[in-house]
Amino acid sequence: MKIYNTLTKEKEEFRPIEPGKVRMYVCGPTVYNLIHIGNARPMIFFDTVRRYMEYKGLKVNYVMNFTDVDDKIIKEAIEEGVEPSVVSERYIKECKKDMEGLQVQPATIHPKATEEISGMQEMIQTLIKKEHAYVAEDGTVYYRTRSFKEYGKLSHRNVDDLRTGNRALQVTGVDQKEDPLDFVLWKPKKEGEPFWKSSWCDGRPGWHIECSVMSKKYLGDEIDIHAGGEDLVFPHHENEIAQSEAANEKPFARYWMHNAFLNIDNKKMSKSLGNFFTVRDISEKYDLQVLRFFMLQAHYRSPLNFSAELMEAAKNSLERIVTATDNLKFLLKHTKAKEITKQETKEIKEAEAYQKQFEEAMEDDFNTADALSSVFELIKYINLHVNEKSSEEFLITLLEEVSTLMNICGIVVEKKEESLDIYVEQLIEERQAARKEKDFKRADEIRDILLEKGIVLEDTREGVKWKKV
RNA sequence: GGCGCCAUAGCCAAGUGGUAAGGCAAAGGUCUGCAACACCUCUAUCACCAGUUCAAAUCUGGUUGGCGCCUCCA
Repeated sequence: MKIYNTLTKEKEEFRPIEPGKVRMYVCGPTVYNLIHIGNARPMIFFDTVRRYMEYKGLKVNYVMNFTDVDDKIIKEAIEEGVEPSVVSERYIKECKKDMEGLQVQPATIHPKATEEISGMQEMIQTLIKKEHAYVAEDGTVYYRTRSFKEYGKLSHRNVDDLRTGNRALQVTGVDQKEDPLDFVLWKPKKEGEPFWKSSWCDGRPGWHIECSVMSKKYLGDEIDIHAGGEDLVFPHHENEIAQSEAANEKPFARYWMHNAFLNIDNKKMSKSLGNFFTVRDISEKYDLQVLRFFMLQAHYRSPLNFSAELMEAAKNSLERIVTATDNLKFLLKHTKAKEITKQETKEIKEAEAYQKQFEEAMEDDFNTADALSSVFELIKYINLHVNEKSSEEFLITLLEEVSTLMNICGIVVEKKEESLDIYVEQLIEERQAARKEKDFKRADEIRDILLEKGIVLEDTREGVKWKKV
């Protein structure tokens, strides 16, 4: 299994610290609003990584945090006239609902920043003691960036090249940093803001320290994989490395994975451009599995463009896989052949090649686009080799293969058993009778009636197939 | 200004040295009473220029175009 590591800029063979086990941390969202489709990309992709690893028998300890203390949450809370926790709790709940729709499995643990304050204070204290941090006059604690010799190793920047103008100074208003590159570990409260007591001042943690601490607490000083969107490389992840490695005196994460952005009509998604979509928006028009499928069709390190047309295309593509699966189940219900034939045994072997191809793609830095193409090849193979004479075992084996592969992608292709009400069943029977009598006018009439009810009929050799749309 | 990424058919998108996966859309065809599904057929020399090599979409240099980070934005 190879992983592209931002740290080394190379694909490396993945070797977990503890054989058979994976410690993985994914930076989660700040919960001040519904998550947008950009947030969904890392959630979907890294969940797929996790699923593949589990499929390969690795035990994954998967941590995704919720940042629930932050300027934007506070701003939202003030606007609504409620406590910040009301806002954050609400959007954590909504986020989990969206994750469910996207088939993103809950993490092993979802820590919240506000519940980890004491750990953060401890780490800050350690950094102060080791002279990697200092307390300013107003109680703000800063990280002494230049004290960490390897600063810049993740984003591959030279400390001296970093632009030093600095907005942070303007925001703070006071120049109390020793160096413009220093960043905040702890900041004093402002009127009306939530705060925690500390020896430096009543205040709250900076953003970067949260992840260092939550990662340490739930996964240990050294972890296998740390992941997130590419915008987090600098400064967020760079700062996490500086904090964790300075405090723990151990290498922090072995592999750093970053997904590229999702753009809308070739532009960065932003509220000001009016091209902002929440996952909830999409769910009103599509099954969220379509969004998931759409994202997995591209390589995670390439920017991905989103548009209505592309969603339609993704929907149709996925439909092809679902239809084939559906067809297998339909045949399974009608087949009388119990015994698998020699020919079928041979064909199953051939079909297994696609599973192997799928794995090879995933082994190569989780090339989901390539992996999905082998699923399509499998689908074609199935469509060509399956018919009403196929044996039960043959059908089941193929069905399982498709399900297994799609399950790694986090997509459920086997529809739930649905039933029709008696009235509809009677209509279908009536139509069959009409067809037998060659009364096609009546037959088509019935088909149209059902279509209006969202039921599509297909005539096959084995009988009528129906599906709800 | 600094650092970095990308450019493959109408659209999306794999492919990092040996002669272009897959999907969507369109067209023609087979099957079907029709439709749908499925199947078959058809669609590219990989932005441009120069170079390295027996051989390049794939390596090197340049040009053009697009994008990202350097702002607690995934």
